[in-house]
Amino acid sequence: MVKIADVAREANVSVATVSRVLNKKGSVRPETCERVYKAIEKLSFEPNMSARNLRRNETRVILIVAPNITNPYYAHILAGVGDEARKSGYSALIYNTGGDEEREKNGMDMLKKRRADGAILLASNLDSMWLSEYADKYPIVHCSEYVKGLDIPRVSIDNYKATLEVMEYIISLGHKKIATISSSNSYISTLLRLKGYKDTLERHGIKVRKDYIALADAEYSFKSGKAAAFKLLQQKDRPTAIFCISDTIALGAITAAKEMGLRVPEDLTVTGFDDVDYTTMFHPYITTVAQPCYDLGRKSFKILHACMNKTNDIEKKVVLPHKFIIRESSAPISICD
Amino acid sequence: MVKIADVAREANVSVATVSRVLNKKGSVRPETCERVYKAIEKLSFEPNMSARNLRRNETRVILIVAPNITNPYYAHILAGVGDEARKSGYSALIYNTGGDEEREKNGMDMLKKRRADGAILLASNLDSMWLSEYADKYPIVHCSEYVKGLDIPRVSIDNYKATLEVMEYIISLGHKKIATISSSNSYISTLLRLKGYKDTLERHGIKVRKDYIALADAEYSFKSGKAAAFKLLQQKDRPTAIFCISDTIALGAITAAKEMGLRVPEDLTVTGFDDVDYTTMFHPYITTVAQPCYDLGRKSFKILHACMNKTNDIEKKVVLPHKFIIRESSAPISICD
DNA sequence: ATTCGGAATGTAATCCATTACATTTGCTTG
DNA sequence: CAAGCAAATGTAATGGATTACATTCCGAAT
Repeated sequence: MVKIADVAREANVSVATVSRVLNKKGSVRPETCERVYKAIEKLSFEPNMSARNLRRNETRVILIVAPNITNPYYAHILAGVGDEARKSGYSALIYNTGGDEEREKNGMDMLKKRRADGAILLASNLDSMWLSEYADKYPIVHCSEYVKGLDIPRVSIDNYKATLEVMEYIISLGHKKIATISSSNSYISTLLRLKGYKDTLERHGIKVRKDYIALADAEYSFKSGKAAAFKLLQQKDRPTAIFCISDTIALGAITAAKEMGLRVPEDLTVTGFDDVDYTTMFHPYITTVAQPCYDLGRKSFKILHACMNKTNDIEKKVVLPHKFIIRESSAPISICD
Repeated sequence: MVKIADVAREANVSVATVSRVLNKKGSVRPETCERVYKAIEKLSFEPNMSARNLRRNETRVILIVAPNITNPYYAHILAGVGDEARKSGYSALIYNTGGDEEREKNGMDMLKKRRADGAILLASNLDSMWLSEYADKYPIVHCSEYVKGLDIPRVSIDNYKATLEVMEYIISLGHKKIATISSSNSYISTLLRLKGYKDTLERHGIKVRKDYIALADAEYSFKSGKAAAFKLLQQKDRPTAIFCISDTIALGAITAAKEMGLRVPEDLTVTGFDDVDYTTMFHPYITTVAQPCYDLGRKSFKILHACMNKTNDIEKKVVLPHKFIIRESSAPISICD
């Protein structure tokens, strides 16, 4: 293991000088500098990060706590965080929780142990008050989901407003019997989307029916979406439109509808949310709300970076623009209905 | 920052004893042990990893070098590596290369800098001989792709054999005009799948036609798969079956076929590869080769772990079983043809 | 009672880069 | 030419956990 002392000996200078060259701090004569570089090159020296981290009390590593990196939605955010982090010389440690809060806490202990300088949380439950304890001591940023009432910086889209747009659109198509497939998880986005659904119906004088609200599982799985859709569509007074809170669920709904002999969008309008890759991989292309996942990730890192550097003006609430995209899975209610 | 000395003072013992308790090494009287635990609890002490890493000359971090974590195939492997690593007390640093070899090298420098103890490479080009330089010095494992001729442990399926199975099946359906959509990348799997395609045709006395071999882009994008399929299908003497080297490409091919008014599988048989999530999210469900992604990841970590511990009997070539799954996108050649 | 041995605990060196502080070098200026 | 000052470089302390080696303690054996 080549260390700084070896380089110093080789270059005939002191370790301090080598360090100065390494960090471009303090003044060093150009020729000395050159000698040091030569020595570094010759011995192919690479500074030991553990030693540097110990001394500097930082790791240049950030932690990303995600429930499931297999989900393309999270994967895209991850990619954004990772790319932005790399640009600033940071590496990303990924901690997959599988939605388990206990594992989420274990992940956060990485901060205590100084394995990472800060964390980006991708999917905290809206009532995870225990987070405040960590937030007081370490730089933390919420991305996409967040805990209400905690003073932790967050980046997300406006889920409520996006839902209003979708719902207004569905209603403008003439639909009155509008169902929703929500989820059993406790994310703020789930809550806001459900609220947006209910509020729009009420504003239009349409009664919110309990039997028009179905739940998919916490991970928005295709299977559970399909099952929820079956439940909704098998009722005697079946809905003509389903507002799904994720694309995978929408996909499940479309599949369920097809298997029941219903055509989408002719017999049933289905909308999704997030706009993951496969919304346009087959017909009908899904009408959905596109989230700027990659940018959510990038912005989250930028804010975390600011927090870690103790910059003063830290943005506490960043809302990135979404995009409502009308495609093929939605259509005016058919006249024969 | 609470350190080991503070705990020692609080518990009225020396730092050595605290360390012994922490690492369960050496003998400590139970009651002393208890006192130390109490002190740790009281001060809520967490060992500083940088210091520990420096002393132990290890990081308990592994590096995963992936071309694109957004691709569900890689994401599943990642999940497997991550879960298995966590079980052994390791964390996973993810380095996204975007397929850029330069970035792959930068990633590997994490090893030199002691930021990670070992690395799992998910997508090395088959001719990346420069890797041997690293492999000599650091624990490295190849997962899914590998470099021919290098003595680096690897985990993968038998791409050649799997391809033979698919091809034999397609031929058994009566197809003679069989095309393939390969990729412009330089992965060993791409090579083997193409070779499997050609070899099977030849064994059956079917000439390999250049105009039946199309190329998708390096990332197997849906778009490029669709474009390649268009090219194949617009020929006067169009193929009746397409062997695609990835599911995304198969999806593109199916979409292209549909847009041209061809039915799958009645007019065209399409097969995929990998069995990612969305192969059964819509009809026709894709006939494909299922790879045990999660287990490929887990096994890769296990081997890396063995390497890092300098265990003697390290498995150099692990081949995990694949599964050929016949679904809806393939069918006997129609009689009217 | 004395000695021996192992368990229990302590002291101090070590890992390596950074940096405060000290020293030297070299130039400018009166 | 000496003083003064800045630039250049060096010395040694520092960060926190681990661990080789040293010491103390206590019971068993003689």
